[in-house]
This record gives sequence, structure tokens and C-alpha cells, in this order.
Amino acid sequence: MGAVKTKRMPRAVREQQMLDAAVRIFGRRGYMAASMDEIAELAGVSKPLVYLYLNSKEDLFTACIRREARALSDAVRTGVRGDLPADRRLWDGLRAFFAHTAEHPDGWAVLHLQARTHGELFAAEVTAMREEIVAFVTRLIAVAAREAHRDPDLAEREVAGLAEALVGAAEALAAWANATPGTTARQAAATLMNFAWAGLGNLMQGRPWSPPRFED
Amino acid sequence: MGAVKTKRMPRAVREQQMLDAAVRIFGRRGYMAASMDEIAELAGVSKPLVYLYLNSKEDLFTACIRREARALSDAVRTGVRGDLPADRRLWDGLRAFFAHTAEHPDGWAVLHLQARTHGELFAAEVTAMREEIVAFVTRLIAVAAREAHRDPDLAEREVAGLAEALVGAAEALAAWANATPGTTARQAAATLMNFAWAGLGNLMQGRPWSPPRFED
Amino acid sequence: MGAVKTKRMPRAVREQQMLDAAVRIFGRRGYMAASMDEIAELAGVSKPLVYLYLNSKEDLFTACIRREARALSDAVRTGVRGDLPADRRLWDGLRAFFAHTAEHPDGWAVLHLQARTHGELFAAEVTAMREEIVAFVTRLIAVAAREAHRDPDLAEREVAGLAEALVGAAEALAAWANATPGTTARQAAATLMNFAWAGLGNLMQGRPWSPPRFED
Amino acid sequence: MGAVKTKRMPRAVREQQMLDAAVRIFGRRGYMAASMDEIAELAGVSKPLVYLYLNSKEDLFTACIRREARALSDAVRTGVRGDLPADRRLWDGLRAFFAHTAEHPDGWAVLHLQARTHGELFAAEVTAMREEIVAFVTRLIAVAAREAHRDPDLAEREVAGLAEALVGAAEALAAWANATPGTTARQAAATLMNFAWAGLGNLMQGRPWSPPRFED
DNA sequence: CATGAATGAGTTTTCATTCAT
DNA sequence: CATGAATGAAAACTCATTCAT
Repeated sequence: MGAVKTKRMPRAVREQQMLDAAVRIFGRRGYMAASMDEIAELAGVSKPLVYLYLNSKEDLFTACIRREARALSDAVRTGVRGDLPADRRLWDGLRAFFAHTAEHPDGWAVLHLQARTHGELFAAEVTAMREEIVAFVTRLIAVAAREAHRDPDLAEREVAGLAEALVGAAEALAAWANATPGTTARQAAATLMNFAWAGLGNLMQGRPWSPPRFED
Repeated sequence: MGAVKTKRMPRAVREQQMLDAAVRIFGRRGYMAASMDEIAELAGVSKPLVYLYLNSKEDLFTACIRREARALSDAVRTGVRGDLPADRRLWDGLRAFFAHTAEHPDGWAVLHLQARTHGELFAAEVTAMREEIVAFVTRLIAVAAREAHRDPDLAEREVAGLAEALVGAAEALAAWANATPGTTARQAAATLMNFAWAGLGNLMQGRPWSPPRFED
Repeated sequence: MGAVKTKRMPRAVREQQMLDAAVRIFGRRGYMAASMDEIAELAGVSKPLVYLYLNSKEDLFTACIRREARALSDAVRTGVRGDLPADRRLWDGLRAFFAHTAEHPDGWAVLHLQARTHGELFAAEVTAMREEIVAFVTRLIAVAAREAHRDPDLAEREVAGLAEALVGAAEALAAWANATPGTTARQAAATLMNFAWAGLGNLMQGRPWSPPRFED
Repeated sequence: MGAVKTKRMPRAVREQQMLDAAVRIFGRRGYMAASMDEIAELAGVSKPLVYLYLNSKEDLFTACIRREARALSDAVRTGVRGDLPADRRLWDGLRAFFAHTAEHPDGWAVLHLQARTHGELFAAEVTAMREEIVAFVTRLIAVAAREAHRDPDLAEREVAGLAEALVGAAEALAAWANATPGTTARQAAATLMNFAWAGLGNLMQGRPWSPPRFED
């Protein structure tokens, strides 16, 4: 009687609402500064229910990380077709990455900022996904090297370092693009593609990475 | 094990001890999770003394950020001579950067991870230094473009994006190098130099950035 | 000895218990010296519950002042009938006042001693009620003057001063009566009535205020 | 060299400076809220010196109370000549009282507000002086009764109550006079004299206490 | 299921007080 | 004497977490 009472909802739905709220709060306040009270209120449920479904603050945070990591990972994987050439695959992956992070800033904050700042326990969760992406890039580079008839005398560590650098550059650009109004995912991807594929040296010589003509 | 209970030290010395301890704890636990108790204990002093000298947790954290930012900025500036060519300057700067972050992992964690995660107030402290570095790199790229007789049809935003990407790559590599035992600052710098200057494309073609012959 | 550990009480009840405890502690120790720990313990609840219901020490103190001020004000108002002559109204009011302060010595201490000693913020709370009483007395004196066919050449300031003096005397007598065992509210009221209405001079001449014959 | 350094001063002088500072701070902040740091700073000495001379915060406060109580008591005693009639003595005493409290508001605050709010320990200090004054007034009333050929069928308790009321009225008027600009000690004394000596009843009948013609 | 009532354990912060120089 | 260095003890306040209904 009175205010509209949200109906009984199936558990799965309720859980997603809680995770939505939690990602928002965790992403903005950080793990420690986020309060379960605030999360429960934003989710529109009572606190005990949060505990019933998600056990503890730690578990809740872990669940957030996992969900967001999976979502980002899926978005990138979905954006890339395995039968295309290496630079096209990188280009596609980057665009998917920048598009997803721009659309889910809180989720991205959870992964990029918050999860890494609170002990190995949480960092490990992200690392899993990050390594998946780094591995993806690493394979890309290796494949490209093979395609270019380069034998793998690029030492493994060297390649890993390159992949790290590329992913790091992408992360920085994502933050920069989010903070610089009027920057599209496509522009961010193009900038990074130029940087990564052609290199500053080539850019200086007027030989940028050939802009993608293969699509829309 | 550790420092002997040395009593009655001049204020300046004690303050540095406190900052050392604080950087360590803040760097590992994050701002919120760090407790003043733990910091005081690690510094070997009582909590009231910490407050007497540094006023509050917030001020203490700010002092940490400022000290570490200055130290890193100084290290990089000291490592670079203004009269050398652009790629040499970048190479020198990167080596100084990786050397410093490797030697002060906790300080680097404070700047790179923690400060950015806890409110604009703290982030602004770091942003100042970061922008100093980004500006340095931006100038470098512009100079290189000029040296290569490229007119500045590299749009300003494009250059800014490239600098962001480069700095981001450096930051990621610093973290990776810290976490990957046996990686030297020199190797990290070389990897990034190759990546940034020659580009993946060139690397694939067997045209890496010419390894630095100009120094020791 | 005291209340049994009764658990799970409705909020309104718990709040009164907390205010009871707070008035007792504040009244005896003063605002600053009172500790929330002690108040919570005396109330038989945990500190967090006190904060949950009453927000802060400041708010708790303010709530105490307001409750006690209202109670005293109500007691006096209830004791006085507006259609009786002035001296009878004063007599009734004084008896109600002394009776109430005797029955609630801690509440009276909060109002009379503690609230006025700790910042304008709190003093203002009491001042409202005190001025209500002073105004009541001021009106009484003015009415009495009119009834005695005195034109109001009693300057306003003079009347205000008299009212202040009367209220001050009442306050002092209340404290004295509380501290002097065996003194009834009736006796205190009679003493003050004599003092105020007849004056020392008359008393000396053997002309006291005619003892109240009009009531029980 | 540099700032003027206050010379070595004899202990007695230094102590008075400390008490001056302490009375000011205690009078304004209250016992608990006053900090030894602030007092030492206002006194222009180092904290350890305060402890050397006055032992503890408690002792310092007690010393303040004692000094101010003595000063007030002396002021009143000095203002009254024993060979004059009772009403004249009361009038003189009241003027001295109001003049002193107006000139030493912080000292008066210490006695009237602060000392009574922090446990029997301190209250007892003031009570001593207060009882001295009440005794003085009590004697006055008794003498006046004798002079008026009244046998002492004014019960002792009755007289004590009257004295309490008179002193209370004086205290309230002192506070009121301090807070009401343009009110002189003389006016306050006259108001109280009217109230106390003639009584409201007489005032109503147009028979105020005869204004003092005997002096300046 | 859903919720109001309740708390143990910990946080930052302050202050009176004491030595060693 | 005078002072900078130093601290034990406690205070206000918060939060994740759990029951009883």
C-alpha cells in the first residue's frame, strides 16, 4: 500500500541489479570507500539480501570484477574475426576495446583502477583477463612476424614486453579518450594503430599505417 | 629486525622516516586500507608524532605523492640532456624512468595506482607531474617531426594522443618490469623504444630502431 | 542492577532510553566530559545504535536540551491558569517550576548548567525556553502593575531587569533546594514568593506576603 | 638575536601571567575544551614550564578558581563598611559585585559557569566563596531583622533561602547586565535593590525602595 | 523472502603529560 | 631554566555483518 513495491523477481535478475549497483559504486568510490549500505540502497534491496546472495563485500567485489572482465573480454573477442590479416585483427580488437570501455566507464574503472589497488587477491582476478588479452596480442604479433617471414628470433620476453606496452598504451588512451570530450573510439583506435603499427619513426617520415580501407 | 629504537631525532629526519613508511604502506594497501597505526609502527614512532608532524592522513598522503612525484620528475630530467637528438633524448628519458620506478616500486605504486584512485584532490597532485612528462614527450615528438622536415600537419590532438599512448605504454612496462624478475631498466627501455620509434610494422619487416650506439 | 538486557525494542522506546541516559550523564559530567561510551553503556545499548538513532554527540545533546526544555516549559504552563490573579499565577508557576526541577535534577542541570556553558549553539536552544519564561514573568509583572492602577512608568528595561532577577532567584533556589535535603518545592516557592512579592523591607517590618489561602 | 625575548621574570610574575591566560581560556572554552597548549601559548611560555609551576590542568584550574574567588570576595568586602545601616551595606555590596563581574567577565565566567559544571571537586572551590557571600547576606538580613525589632522567628533555613535567592538574582542580573549593552553596574544594583528590599508588591503600590541619597 | 534492530572491531584524531638536552 | 621530541590513553565515529520477526 502506498509506494510501488518492486515485485518478487527471480534471483538471477536481482543479482544483476546488485552487481550493477556495486559496479557503479565500486567504480566511483573504490573498494574500501564503497559502503554496503549505499550499494544495497542503489540496488533497491535490503542489505541482508545482498549478503544472502553474495556473501560478503569481498565476494561481491570479486563478482563485479569477474562480470566486467568477462564482458570486456567477450566484447573484444566478438569484434575480431580470426580469418583476417593481423593488422586488421588488431584494428578491430582496438575498436571493440575502446568502444566497450567508453560505454562502461564504471566497469572499466573497476578493472583498471580499483581492482589493482587492493591487494593481490583482487588483482589476480583482473590479471587473468588481462593476460588473456595480452596473450591475444602476443599471438597477433607472432603471427604477423611469421607472415612477414620473420623467424621467431624475436625472443619470447621481447614479444611479451611489446604486448604489455601495447595494452598499456591502449589503457592509457582509453582513459584519455574518456576524459577528452569529442574523442571517439574510432579516433582512439586510429591513433594507437598508427603508433603501434607504423611507429613514430615512420610517422616522422610520412609513412603512417595505411588507414583501413577494408570497411565501412 | 629492522631499525633499532633510535630516540630523539631531529624533526627533518623523523619526517623522512615517516614518509618512507607511509609510501610503503600506501603503495601496497591503498589510501583507504592503509591505517595510520600501521604507518606509525613501521616508522618506529607513535601515532601522535605522525599527526604532530604531518597533520592528517590526507596531508600525509599528499606529502607522499608530492615527494615521489618530485623524485621521479627529477630523475627523468636529470637523465636527459637537452642538446642531443630527439630519439636519444627519448631513450635517455626512458632509461631514467624505468630505472627510477624499478628502484622505488612503492613510490611508483603510490603515483600510478593509488593517487589516481582516491578523489580528484589527490589525482590532481599526480596529474601535474604526469602532464609535465606528457608535455616533455609531446615536445619531443614535435621536435622530431620538425627535424624530419615534416610540417606540423600532425594535428595537435593527434600528437597529444601519441604522447599519451607512449607514456601509457611506459607506465604499463614499468609495472610489468617490476613484476617480471630479471628484467632490467635497459631492456624495458629498449623494448619500448623499438615499439615506439620503429613500430610493430617495421619490426615485422626486420627494421628495428637502430640500437643506441652513442653511449657506454 | 538495573534494566535487564531487554533486546529488540521499537525505535521510539530505545530513543527515550538513550535520552534518559544522556541527560543523566550530560547533566553530571558536562558536555565535553561526557563520553558516548558511558552514555551507551548506561542506556544498555551499543554505541553504533546511539549514532544510528541520534547521529552525533552534538545532535544527542541538542535532543536532550530540547526534550528537557519542553518538559519544563510544559510543566510550568500546565501549572498555571490564566484567569487567576497575578500573584496567584506566580505562586502556581513557581510551585510547578520547583516541583519539576526537583523531580528532574539531571534535566535541570542540563538546562541550567551545561547547555549554557558550551557554545552559543547549545545556549540558543535553552535561551528560547528561558526567554519564554522570562516573558511570562514580565507579562505577570506588567499585569500586576496595571491591576494596581500603576501606569506603565515602570520603564520596559526596568521590568525586564526585575523579571531576570526573579527568574535568576528561582534558578538559584532550585539548585539550592536540590542540594538541601528536606526542602520541598512548596517551601522553595513560598520563600521566593515572600522575597519577590513582599520584599525584604516588608519582611523586616513583619509584613510578609499573605500566605496563599486560596488553595488546597 | 631576532625577536625580542621576554626576560627572565621572577616566578610570581610568571605564575600570574599563566593564571591570566588560563582564566581567559577556561572562562571562554570551559575546562575540558581548554587546551594546555593554548594556555601556554597565550601566556607566552613553554608548556613544561606551566607544569613545573602549576603541576597539572586540574591544579591550574583550581588555582584560577581560587584567585578569582578571592578577588571577587575582596572586591565586595572592600566595598562595604561595617558601620553603616543594613540597606546601605547591601547597596554598596551589590554595586561592588556588579562592578567587579563587569570588569572581569572571564573570571566571573570561570566562577559562575565553568567551575560548577565539572564535578564536585571544582564546585567545592567556588562553593566556599559563594557561601562566604551568602553568609554575608544572611548576616545582613539577620541584622536588619534585629534592627527592625523582629525577633529571629525567621527560621534559619528561611533566611538561608532568602540569601540564596538574592545571590542568585544578583548572578542572573550580572549576566544580563553583561549581555545588555548600556547597562551600568549602578543600574543593575538599583534594580536588584528595588526588587529585594521593597518587593514587587510595594513596587506595584508605588512604594519603591528609597533611592540612595547618602552618596555621590 | 524481506527487514528493522543491533553490534564487535576498528578507524582517525586529540590531549595531558614527560624527558633529554 | 627552557624547549623540542615524544607518547599512553582515550574519544568520536563508521562499517561489515548478523539475527529475530
